Amino acid sequence: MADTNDLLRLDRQLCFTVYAAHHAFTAAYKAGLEPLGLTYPQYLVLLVLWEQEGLKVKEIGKRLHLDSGTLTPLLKRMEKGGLLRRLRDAADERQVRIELTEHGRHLQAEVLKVRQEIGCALGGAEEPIQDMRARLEGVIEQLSAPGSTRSL
Amino acid sequence: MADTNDLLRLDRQLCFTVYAAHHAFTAAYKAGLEPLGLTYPQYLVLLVLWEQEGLKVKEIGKRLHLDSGTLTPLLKRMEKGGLLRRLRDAADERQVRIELTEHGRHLQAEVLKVRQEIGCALGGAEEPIQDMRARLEGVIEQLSAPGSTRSL
DNA sequence: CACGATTAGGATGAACGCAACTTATTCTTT
DNA sequence: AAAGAATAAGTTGCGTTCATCCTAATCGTG
Repeated sequence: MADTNDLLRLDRQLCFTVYAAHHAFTAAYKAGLEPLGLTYPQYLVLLVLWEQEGLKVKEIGKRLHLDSGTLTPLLKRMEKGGLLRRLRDAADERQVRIELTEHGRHLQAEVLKVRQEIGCALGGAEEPIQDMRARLEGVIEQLSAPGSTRSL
Repeated sequence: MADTNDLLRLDRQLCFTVYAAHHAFTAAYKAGLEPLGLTYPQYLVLLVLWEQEGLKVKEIGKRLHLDSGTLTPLLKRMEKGGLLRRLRDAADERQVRIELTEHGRHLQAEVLKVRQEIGCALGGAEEPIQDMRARLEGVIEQLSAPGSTRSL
């Protein structure tokens, strides 16, 4: 029988396990990223830019679910660190395009090593990892579905 | 064949999906918690204290994976908000015990409603949720295993 | 008892992350 | 062409989160 004590038990909350997993990933990546001068969110920005360079701030924000209030200072720090350049678009001066520097591009090889080591720590098997990832995607979708807004 | 582009693709990273899920949960809870004057980490602290009152700062930190640098200001804000009291332990004055106020205790009923609504948004079925939660626990364990530190 | 080590909590500084607001630019509609 | 709406980025303020350092209290050993 699920009473209040059961329903609110910390060790049964998916939301807390996700929160703890986020901490664990951040900590795990930190060891590899810090020597490269990168934070974890900066690593995510690089993942996006390695896939497609010259994106606008807005487009990066859409992929990472971050707004300009977070991205502007983050990108400025990365620019100061010599990873990328922020270029005001000539055709539409409201927009800022993000280009990687040579340094930013070459970091991909180093980061790949870090990523591989995390993969190994997880057991190396790609299939069960992707299976869980897909399920988590489903949770995100349900949490952000228009219907769930109503139910809140 | 998994080349660099595949391995570093954002939409294949479990770490990013976890990061995105954390955002989604925070946003989903926010709608319900804000009217109660709570943030999401404050909600987590209450979950801990509803299970066992009078815990020391250190003990709360152990359960939530947070250190004193995070908890001290967070608990002070909650004290200011009338949710709890911080009491220096008489027997060992290094320690601070956290007691809930009446208000903090009575919030449990309100929070339970919020938690139920999130549960409904996820489909309501408890079993597959707990299954995924258990798998994520496994990931956390592997990420924080002593062996993985070596491999990083 | 005294000295050093350990422990708990607090203070500070840097980096996210979000909400709310501002500014500059572009688009729309008349 | 001009007024107003919409859009992109930036700014500010608050709350977390961590690393690092600091202080006070307690413990352990001689």
